[in-house]
Amino acid sequence: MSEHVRVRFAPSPTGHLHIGGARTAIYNWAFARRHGGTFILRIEDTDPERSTEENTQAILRAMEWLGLDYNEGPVVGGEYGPYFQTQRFASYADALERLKTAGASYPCFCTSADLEIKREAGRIQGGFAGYDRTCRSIDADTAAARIAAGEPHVWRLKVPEQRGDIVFPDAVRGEVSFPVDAVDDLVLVRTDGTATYNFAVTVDDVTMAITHVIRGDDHLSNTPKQILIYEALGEPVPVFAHLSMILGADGKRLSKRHGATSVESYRDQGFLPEAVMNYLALLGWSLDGETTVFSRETLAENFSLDRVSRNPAIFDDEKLEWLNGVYVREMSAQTLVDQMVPYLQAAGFLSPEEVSTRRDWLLRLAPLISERVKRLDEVVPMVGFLFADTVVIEESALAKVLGKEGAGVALDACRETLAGLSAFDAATIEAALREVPERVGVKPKVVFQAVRVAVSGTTVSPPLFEVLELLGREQTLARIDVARKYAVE
RNA sequence: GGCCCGUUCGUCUAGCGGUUAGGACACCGCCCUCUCAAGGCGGAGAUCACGGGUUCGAAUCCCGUACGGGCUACCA
Repeated sequence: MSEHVRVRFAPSPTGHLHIGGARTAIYNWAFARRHGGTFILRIEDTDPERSTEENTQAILRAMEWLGLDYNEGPVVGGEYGPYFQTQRFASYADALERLKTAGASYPCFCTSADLEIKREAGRIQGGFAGYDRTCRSIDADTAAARIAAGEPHVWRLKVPEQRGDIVFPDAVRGEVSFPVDAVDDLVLVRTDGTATYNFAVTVDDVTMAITHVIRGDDHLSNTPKQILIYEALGEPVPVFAHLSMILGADGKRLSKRHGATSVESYRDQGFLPEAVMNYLALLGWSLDGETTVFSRETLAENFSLDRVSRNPAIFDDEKLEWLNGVYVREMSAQTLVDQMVPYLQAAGFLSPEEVSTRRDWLLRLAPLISERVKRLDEVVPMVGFLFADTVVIEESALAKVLGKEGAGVALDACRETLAGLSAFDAATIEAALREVPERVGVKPKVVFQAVRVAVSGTTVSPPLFEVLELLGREQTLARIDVARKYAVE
């Protein structure tokens, strides 16, 4: 690629950044980075009904969280701004003027009601449901007079009659072709003077010198219309690349019905940006068919459109969770503590002061949970017992463990052993407790499970000896005393 | 209705004329083990949507059919 690559991600702030949009953003970002190009963020806020400032802010936050840094866009600015569509109206008016003088656009005075009837008629006959080009034949003087008289009108694109089929190479789909006569004399500018979507995007892409348009599959059918606009404007047509949809587990297009699909909701559930990025990159693109875990740097160095898959992909939460677990395990204790603290605080386990005063303690906790957690929010139920004053013993644990023969003597022996220890660290605890089973003649499994249940209330917990150390002697002994009452001899 | 796109294990994918159709998640079993994980080893799972061609040979190329999706707005 000899030209300087300029790509853009153009979300509309009618909602939060969702998973599908994020993947489009990632591919654009990766493509730009791979080619040393420019990645642009443009906010398509021309739908006043549904666009909100809050959504714009949420999109910017999500982009930042994912680490999708853009070279041009809101906040950072750039030479091709502004980066909000609502601030680019002048360029649409300008482009319309160019089309008018080139004779590539004409005013249309048909009313919505007229059009509705024409559409129906066309559909019944040949299947063509486009505009029948009635107003094309109005001569220039008449049109000018009617406009001067204040008659409401739109401006349509005059699709060239001599034009052959519209064929373009799609970077992911290969050659795509549309018959010209399937393209309407589409409306460029509405009665109220605002630009329609297809007109606005292509003018924006032209004026921002976009070289590659990487976007969702749903725009594939819009592409011939846009190509015609580029041609009418006499501007070079960019390379198009259409990405297939992301579907929910039911094979239907991913939507709110599938639960939380916004990027920020994944963040809140304790997914890491690296994992989300990796997973989304993998959902429709492959490095080599073998590698599933790779860094954003690897993605940026190796991304290519010809390895993007053409078929729609079903979003698999389980694989994302697995991948997130991979990244959690790779984290240092320091990082993991930073990451899990917000969840512990939200659960009321830690006061703001304790975040720093108990830092060392948290650093000892981190390695115990790192290989047991997939989502960060899982730490809350996993370690809750460490922060509680008393423990509620699960009913099933009561029967399965404390009800077992030997549980009582085992607890007695452990209590006594632990009480007499000179130090209360995991290694010392382990060495001492390892001798208990043989001494009291109870299976190791029964002994350790009894202590685990006493201390955590459940049959599942992080490694026992480390847990006792973190709990401290006083709490450990107190909990054993309570559990002892429920244990059989 | 018309036009366009898609179809390889349950899921994500590799494959780009000759492979025992490979990998990953999930699943099952074994090992490790104080529980759960993590890890190691192994297993099951794909008549490559279907039907025709082309070819010595097709998951790979061509044509149909079916199914799914998109566009067909003075929405984006």
